[in-house]
Amino acid sequence: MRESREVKAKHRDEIVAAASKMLRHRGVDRTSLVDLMRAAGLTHGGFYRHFKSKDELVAESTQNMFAAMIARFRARSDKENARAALSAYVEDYLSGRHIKTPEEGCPVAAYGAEAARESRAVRKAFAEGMAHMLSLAAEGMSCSKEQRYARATALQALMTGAVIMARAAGSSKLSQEILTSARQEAERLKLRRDVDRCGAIQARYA
Amino acid sequence: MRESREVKAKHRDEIVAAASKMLRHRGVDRTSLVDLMRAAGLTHGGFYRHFKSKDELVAESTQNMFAAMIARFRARSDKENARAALSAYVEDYLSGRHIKTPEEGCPVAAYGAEAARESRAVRKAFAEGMAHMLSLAAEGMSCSKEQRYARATALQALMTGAVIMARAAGSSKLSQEILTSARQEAERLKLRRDVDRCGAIQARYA
DNA sequence: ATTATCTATAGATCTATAGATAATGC
DNA sequence: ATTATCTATAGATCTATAGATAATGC
Repeated sequence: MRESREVKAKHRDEIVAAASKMLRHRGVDRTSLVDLMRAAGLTHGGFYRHFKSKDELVAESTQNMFAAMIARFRARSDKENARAALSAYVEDYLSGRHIKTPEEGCPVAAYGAEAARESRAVRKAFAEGMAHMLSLAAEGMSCSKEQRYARATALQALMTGAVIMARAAGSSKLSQEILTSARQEAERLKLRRDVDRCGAIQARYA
Repeated sequence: MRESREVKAKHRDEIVAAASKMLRHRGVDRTSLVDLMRAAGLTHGGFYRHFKSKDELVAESTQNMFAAMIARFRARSDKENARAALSAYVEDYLSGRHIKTPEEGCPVAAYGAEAARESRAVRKAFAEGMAHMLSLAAEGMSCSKEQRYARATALQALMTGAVIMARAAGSSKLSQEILTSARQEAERLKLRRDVDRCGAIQARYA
């Protein structure tokens, strides 16, 4: 039964929404179009009226996930200040909830390594999404302006690595230790003012 | 044509060696047993005389990769000292070479996120491998003894996240920036003595 | 007339098994 | 006699396409 253009557009959004969850939950290769379309409440035959290929869907869904992350970050930056927004982001990222529910979390931690083997379009979505997130995170850093972006990048790498390691470790003691260590170090990275502050202070007083 | 037991054992090692490369290069799902056995110079039919399942091979290959990483680290720790070995490890990990040749690199960065969706046996191989690597890395840290393991964990997370992000970003400018930032921060993390040293120095002199 | 969705399926995978073959190992 | 490897294939996927159907949109 044919649906209106309006409904078609809604269906397209629903496919992207379902893909955004399924890709993070199962990874790219284990997300089948049959399962995906069923999750979106449709049958698989209609897929290609919406997307040229599975790859196109993966690229668009990836953009969608980053857009959601960015919107969430922005919403908090406006209400509170940039530092508080970054703190909330770090807390969420290194939470037990993030480890347990990848389908609602960061796409880089969920299938970033897989993405490196995907098409140029998918890698572009990742590169642009990550660059945007890093710019936002940089605004909340407490160090000198020139160092902000680099520090935010290191902070993000620390968090992404910790989540992947914690997930790979299963629900072992190690998984908890990884999160705890990452939280400690993230706090320092986020708050520490400048590179050689220790050295500078020592030099001044010595 | 049947081969001797000795040759069979050699073939098994060759299958694990081929899998260790292919799993890191293509990921678990894109490593097919047909391709794998061909890479090992055999046909696919014989696979199940060596392994009970693909999953068993993945678990064993993962152990093999960690064993190789650990042996490499150990070899350097003995010749030089623990600190120099850690420095060399960090330099290798955050090198352009590691980004370009995942098949020779760290299994966590290559398919750690995928591993979280694999069997208990695979996750166990990861958990044990990571724990062992972290213990070794801890020995080379310059901070207080109680903080070593936690710091080494954060350092490893930073590096793993950076490699995954750099690979996902393709060969863009961002990829280089990620590595540079991670190198800077890794150096600080590795060398910095203790948590509150800045605070302690300030307090002492203020 | 056009087209959004459906059912059905082509063609290409993939893991795992069956049975044949030819050499080892007792 | 046992068994390591081979060829062949079963059975279950997966992406993508074809053609039917029934509603929209002109």
